[in-house]
Amino acid sequence: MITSGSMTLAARPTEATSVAHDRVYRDLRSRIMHGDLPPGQALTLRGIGKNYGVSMTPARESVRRLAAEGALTMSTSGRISTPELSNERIEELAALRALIEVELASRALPRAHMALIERMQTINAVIAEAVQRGDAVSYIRTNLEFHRTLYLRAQAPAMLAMAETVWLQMGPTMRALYGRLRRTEPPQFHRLIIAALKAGDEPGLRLAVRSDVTQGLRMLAS
Amino acid sequence: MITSGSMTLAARPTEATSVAHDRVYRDLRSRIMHGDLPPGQALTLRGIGKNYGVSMTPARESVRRLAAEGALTMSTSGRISTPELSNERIEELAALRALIEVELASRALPRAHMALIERMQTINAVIAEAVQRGDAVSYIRTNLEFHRTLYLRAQAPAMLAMAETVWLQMGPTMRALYGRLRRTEPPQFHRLIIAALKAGDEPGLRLAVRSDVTQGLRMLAS
DNA sequence: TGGACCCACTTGTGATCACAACAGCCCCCA
DNA sequence: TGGGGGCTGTTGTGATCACAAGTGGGTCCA
Repeated sequence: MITSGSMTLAARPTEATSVAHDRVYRDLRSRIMHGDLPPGQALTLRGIGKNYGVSMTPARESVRRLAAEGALTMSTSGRISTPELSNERIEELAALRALIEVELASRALPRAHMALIERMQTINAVIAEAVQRGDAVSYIRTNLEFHRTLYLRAQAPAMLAMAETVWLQMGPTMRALYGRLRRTEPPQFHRLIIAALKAGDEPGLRLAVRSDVTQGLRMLAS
Repeated sequence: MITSGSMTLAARPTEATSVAHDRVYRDLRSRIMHGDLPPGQALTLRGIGKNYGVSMTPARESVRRLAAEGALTMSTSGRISTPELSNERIEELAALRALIEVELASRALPRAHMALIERMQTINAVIAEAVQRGDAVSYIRTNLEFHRTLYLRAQAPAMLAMAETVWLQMGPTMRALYGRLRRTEPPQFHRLIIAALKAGDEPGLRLAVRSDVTQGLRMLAS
């Protein structure tokens, strides 16, 4: 059983849906995306229901929805668990991140004003703190917030949704990767992204984003 | 009730799941992707259940899963319908198709042997027949089969799944578009795709695929 | 001591029911 | 004749139950 913690995900104004299955879905999704759960973690409908104080029905709908997004896998007998990704799958998802996020960054560039860049610098400082604390969950969450802050400016909701789906699938594995490679410094390419944004340098931005989303992969391969 | 047709989707050995919600899901998904349902078509859980001879529970799970993939939308009060896409959304989805499918085609190119190209030519002939009959559903289905046949060679299941998710979201709208623009000849860019495959011309292939997936859009804009 | 079998329990699936909310429709009155 | 209010039927939500299938462990025999 995982402690729900103070999830304070930035800027989600419309929160109170009050619909049970949606509340369960959102919380589980956030936990999975941010690496709260390790790869291969088993879950049960009755367990989820008891955790959220609901019956099996909303738990089942949440799980079904998350499974459709690739955030959970279901064995042939229906057992639920977080995915354990093969190396090929990880590489493919990283390639997808590169494809989609480079495009999102490129579309966001003309709209990236100074206030946005400053916000990204602030987030980057929070990432540095998380790295120093060795806090994997906080690092992953803040890192994704850095990217999402930029991509929201692209005004491309379908593309952003695709990118988030990839993040969701990689969540548990990202946590495991983080624990393995033991970062000691904040991501270097974030500086390049910010510099390219300030300079209005589109090719440089594309390269920086591509490098950033595939950097962890190179460390894994070694 | 729509005839399942001879989908002969290459290599789907494990078909009979016999699980009710999965059977409903697959049939609904196929119908939506291939344009059997117009945009804005309303659906009800009890109606779906009656159609497939099941209770509301499997119907609800199928709908929830399809909604998660963007194949269905749910109003704030929970009403279910196929999506009605804005022009901006259509353009965005076409851009996503271009991004992902160009990459898939590029990855498939080194593995595209003559047998595959011949199969694609056969499919292309079927497309021509569907166009002459003015059969929108058959045209959409065969056209997607043409693309999927190529992309399966890319050995990139996550990317292919993303591409299919986009197809799914565009399904109902594709049907409406087809009815509006009244094709009289088979897609010209399919020839270019096949020619580029034969020549091993990677830049040419990328351009042909990009042109093919965005051609309908240009007609819409006029 | 090692392995195979068996049983009990856990777990997902599907059906059914009660309920609240919304939609559409009709009627009535100005 | 037009618009507002109320009502009925429809629809999604969540809980509960019966059931089948698979898992895991414990026991018994060789």
